[in-house]
Amino acid sequence: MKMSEGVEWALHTCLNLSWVTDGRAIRATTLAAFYELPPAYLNKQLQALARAGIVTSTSGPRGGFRLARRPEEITLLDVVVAIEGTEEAFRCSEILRQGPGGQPDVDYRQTCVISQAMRRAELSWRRELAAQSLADIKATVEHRFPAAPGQTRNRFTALRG
Amino acid sequence: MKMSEGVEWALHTCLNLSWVTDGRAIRATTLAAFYELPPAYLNKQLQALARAGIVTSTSGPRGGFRLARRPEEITLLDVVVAIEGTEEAFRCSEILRQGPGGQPDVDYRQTCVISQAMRRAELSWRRELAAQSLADIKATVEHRFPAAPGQTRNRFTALRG
DNA sequence: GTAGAACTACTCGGATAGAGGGTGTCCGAGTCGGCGCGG
DNA sequence: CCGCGCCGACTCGGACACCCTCTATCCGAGTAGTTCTAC
Repeated sequence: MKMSEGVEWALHTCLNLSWVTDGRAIRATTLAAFYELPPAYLNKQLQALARAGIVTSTSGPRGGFRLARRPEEITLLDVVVAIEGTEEAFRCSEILRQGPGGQPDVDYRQTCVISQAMRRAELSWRRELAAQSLADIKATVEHRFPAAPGQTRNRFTALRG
Repeated sequence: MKMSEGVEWALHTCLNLSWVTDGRAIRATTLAAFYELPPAYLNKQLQALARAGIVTSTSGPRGGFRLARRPEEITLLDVVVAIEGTEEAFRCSEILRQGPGGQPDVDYRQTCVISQAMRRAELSWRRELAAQSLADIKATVEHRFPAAPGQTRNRFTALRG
């Protein structure tokens, strides 16, 4: 059970975008050069973020990506779901139906105790992710590393050429 | 990010094994026939459980698997880790090192705020899994479906021939 | 000088190959139970 | 009748193919800026 590496990229990229104060868009190539990531592949992840309504994309010259909403309204869960999909990690395949006393018309996703326990754990995970917004991350980083926003903006302008 | 299907099989199998009151071992073929699972592949999962010390295996005639400890001392996390491995889903690849102001000698797994947030969520998931023991599941099932243990034992003896 | 239109270069977007891990299967090593033989 | 040794079959254990998802890449569609021309 491993998470796509794109989640990490997407989270860091969203954080970087949150420091772009003026309304300009940042293109995928620039965002990728930030961490020496493969540009085309990061672009793919950004497309997923755009489909999820987390960023907006603009084509053509001076185009690129920018956050679609305020950082307060973007949770970590939003980003994870945008990249990984909405499906949960533990998928109950209802094997109880094949066991003794298995009923064809029972929804074992609801009645199976093991499925419930696994879902409860995963719900706890999701709740924790939903409780953290991009603004929280941003504030923590700015508190611990006050130079980060400025460095990020400088790098963006330097890479623009 | 999807969990191996073997986790579901392992959990149900451990639960079934918990209903074997006498000390006899159940072979993989019988355990697989219980839910019409591929026997050889379930055997592979049972090997993982054996390596993790959750079940003990016996070779030869009348051999098979039995629980290595009491159900109270087997948590859901134990089973999940035995099948999925100890590595966490979100693996911080420390991409901050490539960014502006990246230090070669800093452990970004510890300092990166995003990594911390993701780890916190995953810890919550693990904690929830560790809080549920196989005995808890067993008790809940026996309370809701009192016929389950008897059915399971009957099926085991029926499949033994 | 200004407005319009065409052109050009730039950026995203989806369609297209390659690699790694999960899925599934098979056969061999080791072991336990049973059977036969001898005392 | 009882004990011992051999034999045989049975079960786990690890080594071997297959497939799907993640990773990575490329080229085309669409767009905004620019430039040129005509009024």
